[in-house]
Amino acid sequence: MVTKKRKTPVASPNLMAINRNVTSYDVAARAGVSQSAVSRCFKPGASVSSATRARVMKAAKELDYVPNAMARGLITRRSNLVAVLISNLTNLYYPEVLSELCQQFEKKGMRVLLFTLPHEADVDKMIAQVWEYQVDGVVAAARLTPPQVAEFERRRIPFVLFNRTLPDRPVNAVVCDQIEGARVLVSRLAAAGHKRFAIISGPTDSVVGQERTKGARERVAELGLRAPVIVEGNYDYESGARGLREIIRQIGRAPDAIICGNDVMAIGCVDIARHELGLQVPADLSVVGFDGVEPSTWLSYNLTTLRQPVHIMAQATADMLMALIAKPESSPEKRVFSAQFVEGGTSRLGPA
Amino acid sequence: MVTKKRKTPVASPNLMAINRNVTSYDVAARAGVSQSAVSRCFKPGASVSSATRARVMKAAKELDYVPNAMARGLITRRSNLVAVLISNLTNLYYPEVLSELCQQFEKKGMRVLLFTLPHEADVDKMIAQVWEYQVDGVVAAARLTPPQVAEFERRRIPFVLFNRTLPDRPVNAVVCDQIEGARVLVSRLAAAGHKRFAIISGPTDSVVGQERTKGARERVAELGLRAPVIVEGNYDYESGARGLREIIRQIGRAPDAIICGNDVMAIGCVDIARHELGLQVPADLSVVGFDGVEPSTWLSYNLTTLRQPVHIMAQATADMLMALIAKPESSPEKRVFSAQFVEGGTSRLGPA
DNA sequence: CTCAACCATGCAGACGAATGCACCCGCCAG
DNA sequence: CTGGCGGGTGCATTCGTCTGCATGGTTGAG
Repeated sequence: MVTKKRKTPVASPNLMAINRNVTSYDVAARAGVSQSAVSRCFKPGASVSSATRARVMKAAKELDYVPNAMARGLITRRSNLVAVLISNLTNLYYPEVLSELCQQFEKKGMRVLLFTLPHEADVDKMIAQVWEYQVDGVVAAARLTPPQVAEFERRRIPFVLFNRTLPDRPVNAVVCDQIEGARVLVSRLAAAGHKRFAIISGPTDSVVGQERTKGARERVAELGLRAPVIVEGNYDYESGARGLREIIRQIGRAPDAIICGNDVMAIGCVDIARHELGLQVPADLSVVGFDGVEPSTWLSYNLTTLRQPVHIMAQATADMLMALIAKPESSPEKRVFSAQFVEGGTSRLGPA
Repeated sequence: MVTKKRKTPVASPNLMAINRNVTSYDVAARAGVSQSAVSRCFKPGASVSSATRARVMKAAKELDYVPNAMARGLITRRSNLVAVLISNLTNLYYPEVLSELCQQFEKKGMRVLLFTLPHEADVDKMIAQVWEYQVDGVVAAARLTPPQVAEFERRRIPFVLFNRTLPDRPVNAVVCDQIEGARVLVSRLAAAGHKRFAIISGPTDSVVGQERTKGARERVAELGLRAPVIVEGNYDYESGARGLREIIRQIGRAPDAIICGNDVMAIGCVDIARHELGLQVPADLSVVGFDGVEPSTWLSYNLTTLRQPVHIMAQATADMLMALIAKPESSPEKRVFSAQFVEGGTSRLGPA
C-alpha cells in the first residue's frame, strides 16, 4: 500500500519545458533538497546554509526558475504591485509624473499596474478592477470624486493622492502649493506694472486648476486691481487658443497679462496671440503658465511658468506610500512642495 | 466526533472586515450555496441557475466581494496582465503610444503592467521581473538587444514588438514603414527643388532611426544628388539643436533641407535656426521630422512631418497580442502601416 | 412509462510558494 | 558525560479560486 497522503508534484524532466512551468519543486528535486529550502533561498534573511543556497541557486539557474509572484502573493498577502491611476497621458505633464513614479517604485521593488482613466469613462468600473489584483497601494493622479476616494478608505488600501487633496477630509497627499504659486506669479507681474489680468482656468472639476485660479484672483484683489476676466479651459492647446479669443472678445482688447492654468494652454495662447492676432508677446501681452513641462523651455516659447518639482514629488509619493504599506494605521499626512518660479520670455518682468 | 476532513474557512462575520479579506467562501455561506457556485457565478458562460446567480450576486455585493486575481491566475494560468516595456516616457511619442495601448488592452479586459527602461539601466534585471508576474503577453516598445528578445521566445511568452523588428529573424511586430516614409519626404523635397540634404539621425542603436536614415539616403542617391551630411542625435530637443550647428560647421552653410529622426529634434533644429542662427525656416532651410506628435502641430512650428498612425498601430498591437495569447503557436506576422505625410510650414513644397 | 439527456450543484483536489513547528545535528559549558 | 542551545532542514498546511467528476433532479422523446 503506497502512502499517498500528499503527492508532491514533480514534473518529469522532459515534459517540463513543454507543458508546465518550472516550480520550486522542480528546483528542489534537482538540487536534492526540499521545496521549503528552495523557498527560503529566495527570501532574503532566511536561514539557509551557504552550501544549500549554492546548490539551489545553481539548479534554479539551470532550470530558468523564477518564483511565481501570484503564488507568493497569495500566501504573503503582498503583491508588490502598486496601482497608478492617471487621467490622460496626453497631458504632457502626466507622462513625466508617471515616468518618475515608475522609477521610484521600481527602485523599491514594486511594480506599477497602470490605470488610465479616459475622459469620463466608467471610472467606477475601472476602480473595481483595482481590488482584484490585491495591489499593496494606490497612487491617484487623476480626478476622482470624493465617494471614489472614500472607497479606498473603506477597503483599507493605502493610497496617496498626487497633486490633489480632498476638501474637508484628511488624506495622504503630495501636492504643490498652487495658491502660493499663483500668488507669486501675480505679485511678480504686478510689480512689473501689469494691471489688467485675465485667467484661462483649468476645468471646474480640477482641484489644482481651481486653486491656481483662486490664488491668482485673491492676490489680484489684495493688490487693489480690477478683478480678472476668467474663462474656462480644459488644459489643452486648443482651449488656450479659444481662451485668448474669448477674453479679447469680452474686454475688447488684450489684457496686460494672462495667467493660464497650465503650460500647454499658455503655449496655445502665445501662439494665437502671435500668429493669429498679431500681438507681441510679451510686449503687448504677458502670458504665464504652470507646470514647467519640457516644451515650455523650447526657444519659441521660453515660457514664464511655475515649475513643479516632479522628481521630488514622485519620490515623496513613493516614500509615503511605502511607509503607509508598512504601517497602515498611521495618520494622514500632507506633504506640500513649492513650485519654482521660472522667468521666461513671455512676460515683461524688468522694471516696467 | 466532528467530521473535520476539510475545514471550510468561514470568517466570523464581525471579524471579516477587520482582519481577513472577503473570500468566495464567505459569499457562499451568506448565499447558502457552495463555494463552487460562487466561483461559477463570476465566470461568464458557466452553468448556474438564475435564482442561484441572483442570490450569490446579492451576497457578493453586500460583502463587497471581489474575486482575487492572484488565486484565479494561479489556477487558470492566465493573469490577464500584459507587460508593456517602454524606453523613456519623456520622449513625447511614447506617452501617446502607452496611452493608446492601455486603452486598447483595457477594452479587452487586460491590465497593463508597466516597465519603463531608464536609459541604459539594467534591462536584463528588469526583464527578469517580467516573468515573475506570469504576464500573458508582452509588448516591447523599447530598444532591446536580440538576446533579450530571444529570451521571450525561449520562455514561450507571446510578445509583439512595437515599431521595431529584428534583423534576419521573424518576429511578431507592428511597425510603420520608415524607409518608405523617408523616401516620400526626400521625394517631395527634391521635387520642390531642394538639392543639398542633411540628416540628423536617431541614435545608432535605434532601428527606427536607422531605417529613416537609410530610406532618406537611398532616395537622395537615386535622385543623383550629393550624399547628405549625417550627424547623430538622440531624439531630444538639445540634440536637434546641436545637430544643426554641427551640420553648418561641417559644410560651412545651411543645407537646403534637413531631415530629422523625429519631431522633437526637428523642433530643436527649427528653434536654433530661427532664434540663434537667424535663418528663415523654410525660406533659407526646410526642416522635416517624423512621428507627428502633438507639439508638431503647434502654430509656432507647424512642422512638415510623417505622422504615425499611433491609434491604429496600438489597436493592431493589442489585437495581435490577444490572438497570440489565444493561439501561441501561430507563425510570426509583421503588420506594416504607412505614415501619413503632413505638409506643414517648415518646408518649401510649392513649386520652387 | 422508461431511459436518456440535460442542467444545476457540490465535492475535493489542484495551482505554487511561504511558514510554524518539530526535529536533527553539532558544539560548548558545566 | 550530559544537557542545552541554536542553526539548518523537512513536513504539512495554508492562501483563494477553479474545475473534473459524480450526483440528483427535471424534462422530453420514444
